[in-house]
Amino acid sequence: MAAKMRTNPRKSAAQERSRLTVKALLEATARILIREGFDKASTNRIAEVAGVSVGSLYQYFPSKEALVAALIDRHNQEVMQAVQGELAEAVTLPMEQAVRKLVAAAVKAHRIDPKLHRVLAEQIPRVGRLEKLATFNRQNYALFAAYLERHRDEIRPVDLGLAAFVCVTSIEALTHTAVLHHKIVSVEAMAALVEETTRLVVGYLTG
Amino acid sequence: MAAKMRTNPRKSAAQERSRLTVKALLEATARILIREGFDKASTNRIAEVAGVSVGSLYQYFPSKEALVAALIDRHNQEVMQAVQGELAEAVTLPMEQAVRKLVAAAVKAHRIDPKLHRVLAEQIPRVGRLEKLATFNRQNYALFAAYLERHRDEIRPVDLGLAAFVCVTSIEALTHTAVLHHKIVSVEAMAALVEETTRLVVGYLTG
Amino acid sequence: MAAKMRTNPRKSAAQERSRLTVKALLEATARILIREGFDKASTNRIAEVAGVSVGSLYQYFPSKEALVAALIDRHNQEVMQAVQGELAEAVTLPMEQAVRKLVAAAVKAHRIDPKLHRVLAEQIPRVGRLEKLATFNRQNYALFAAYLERHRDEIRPVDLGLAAFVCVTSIEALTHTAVLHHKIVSVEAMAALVEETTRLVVGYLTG
Amino acid sequence: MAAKMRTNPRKSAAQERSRLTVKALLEATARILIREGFDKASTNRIAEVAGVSVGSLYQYFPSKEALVAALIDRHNQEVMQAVQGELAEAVTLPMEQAVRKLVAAAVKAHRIDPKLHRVLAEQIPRVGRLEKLATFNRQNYALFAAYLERHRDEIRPVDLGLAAFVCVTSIEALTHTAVLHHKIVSVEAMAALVEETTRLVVGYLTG
DNA sequence: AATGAATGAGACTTCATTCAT
DNA sequence: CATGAATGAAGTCTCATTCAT
Repeated sequence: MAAKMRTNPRKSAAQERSRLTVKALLEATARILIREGFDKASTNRIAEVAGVSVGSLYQYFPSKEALVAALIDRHNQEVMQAVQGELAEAVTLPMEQAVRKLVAAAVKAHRIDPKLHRVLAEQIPRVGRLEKLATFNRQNYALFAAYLERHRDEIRPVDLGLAAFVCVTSIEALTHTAVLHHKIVSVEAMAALVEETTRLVVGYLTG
Repeated sequence: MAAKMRTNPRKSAAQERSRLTVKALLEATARILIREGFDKASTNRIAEVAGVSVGSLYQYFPSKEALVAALIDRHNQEVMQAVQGELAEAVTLPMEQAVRKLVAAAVKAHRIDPKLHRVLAEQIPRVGRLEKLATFNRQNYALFAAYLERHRDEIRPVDLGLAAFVCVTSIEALTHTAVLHHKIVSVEAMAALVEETTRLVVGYLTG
Repeated sequence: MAAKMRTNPRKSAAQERSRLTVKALLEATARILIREGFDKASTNRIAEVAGVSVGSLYQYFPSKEALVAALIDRHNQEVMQAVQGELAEAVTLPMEQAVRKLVAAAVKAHRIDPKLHRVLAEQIPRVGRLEKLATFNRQNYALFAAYLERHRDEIRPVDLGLAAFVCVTSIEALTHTAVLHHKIVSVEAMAALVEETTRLVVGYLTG
Repeated sequence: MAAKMRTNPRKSAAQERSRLTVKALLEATARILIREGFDKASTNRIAEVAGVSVGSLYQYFPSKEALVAALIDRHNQEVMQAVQGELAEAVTLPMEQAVRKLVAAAVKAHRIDPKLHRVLAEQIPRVGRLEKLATFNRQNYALFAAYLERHRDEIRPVDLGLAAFVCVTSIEALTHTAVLHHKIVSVEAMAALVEETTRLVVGYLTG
């Protein structure tokens, strides 16, 4: 009964407040991770930067790891959303254009928030997100293998699974390293990287 | 005077003992890192497993990071030693054979102590070894670029630096991921990976 | 005015709801105390199990201690109510039958909700109920002393206060330990205990 | 080798220091428990009062509970040692004197450090020492039953186990309550209690 | 009155490092 | 040099209680 009497506005108000708190916590975590590193990211510090109490942090995240994991998941989703559309288009393009689009999308993905991306990538093993990452990668292999399947006539005969692994891993490694470690920012450098990577992959597939 | 005369043999004995202690500490660190993870690798535990006192640990390593860094360096050296000979040979080989040898060497490097390799790779950022790794990588790029320079007539015209980055990064990523994450062990699977990687790189270079 | 006229029924309804909430809270507390122990009995958890909000808990009980104290008091009252009638009868019986009735009543008291009884007994010091318990015991001593006074001719000459302490304490200890720690449940074992306790006390008084 | 070289004095010195630290911790715990109660006995406070660091506390006790449990065990041992001699003598005495000695010993046991005894008794359930206490009690029952067995001709026919339970529980309860709750201290009051308790038990046994 | 998000003091515990012996 | 007891800052997390809605 009491439940039924709960007015909608009240409920929304509470939910809104919760949502804001969670958001503030995630953003504070990202901020600290980027600017000061994992070691400085104590739960008290995160709460302080988020402008809430430690208690609130633990109301929403059962542990520090859960918080970082949630941040990883959120960043992953943002990356996905930003990239998915372009990948859908790629399906219908001829080989070279498709690969170029794919590589460009990978670059774009790494450029959404490079510092955060890098710091999170480093924390993945510590936060028990390796398995999730593995799943994510397997999906990527499968998607690319499916693309290859549809374009079999354009490529030389290969083990699609193996080929997908080779291509996806190379693209990921090249864009990741270039953007996050070599901090390539100039438009030309970027374009060159995309071109070379595309050539690498297309050359490999059409052999 | 007499004292001085006995110095040499004594010193050697002491040096020998020191060497053993250092070795025990590094091995204990590796063991714990592999079997129990970074979080369990406290200095007290490491000393215990090494069979020495914490005090002795600090006699030889000024900090925990220094210890892990030393382990990383030692592993790196082992990898180098195991691989260097083969790489030297590669220099004189024609493109495809050279690349194949290089890829095989990379696989070999990752197979020396895969679990340790992986754990160390994950701890590199935490231990402030990123810069050293960067240097290491730059050397690899340079070496490969030098090789390309010598074999310029066998490849299409390219920016050697960029090409070296593309090739080295791809080889490293493919062997690292295959060996450490996909845990490929069968001889055939390994051979297939080497072949595909070789084809990827050679295709890219000779285009 | 009209409002005032509706006051009574409304008030009753409100009072009824209050009573239910209080009851739910006390029962939730008892449940958690029994099943999960004092440490798990946080106010938030109690409120949750009671199906109300923490805020409501503090509407009715100013502190956690007050809540547990109220539970202790309620349990005490239940015990009293269940036993009082029999004790009243005992007053008029001859010594041995009176004592036997008293002992049986004590057993009955401990069997009302043994787990709760035990848990509460253990929490009494923590909740600042020792004084109340002392008062309660003093009353028991006094009641029993009064009984002895009325039956002085049946017993040997004694310090009634001391005798009352000896008898009441022994009866309480024997029934408490037997029921709550040795978990005696069989009818025969119980009967034997009642007989022996009766003999102990009667022998002491008439001895 | 290194172990063998450890000089004795050094070893003892270390051991002595350890022993002192442990002792200081136990005494600090007792002090705080008595003067300020369990709630004030935080590990940091205990360490502070003991004049050592929290770290040292955890070097010797894995948790706060372990510390209190150790204190309980130590107090128990002290009580045992103080009482055992007298009990040994009691075995050869005739019934009444034996029981009187037993009761006196129980009083003595509770008077060793009454406040501590009481506070520890209250913490037994919280610290998971109930089972140990149960074992301890069972031993007492058995010892007393054995005594009864040897003096069977002086007592009426009874179930020795049951009789032992009745006697031991009563003696314990009467001395415990009298000393710790009623804080009887005068010599006469104490003597009276011993006499009455003795009479209670002897009367019961000889019926 | 009811709700439940928020609070924050403070509890427990760990661990890199020091230092007397 | 080795030892290992001692240190104590700092981190994680809990929970009784408050208060805006």
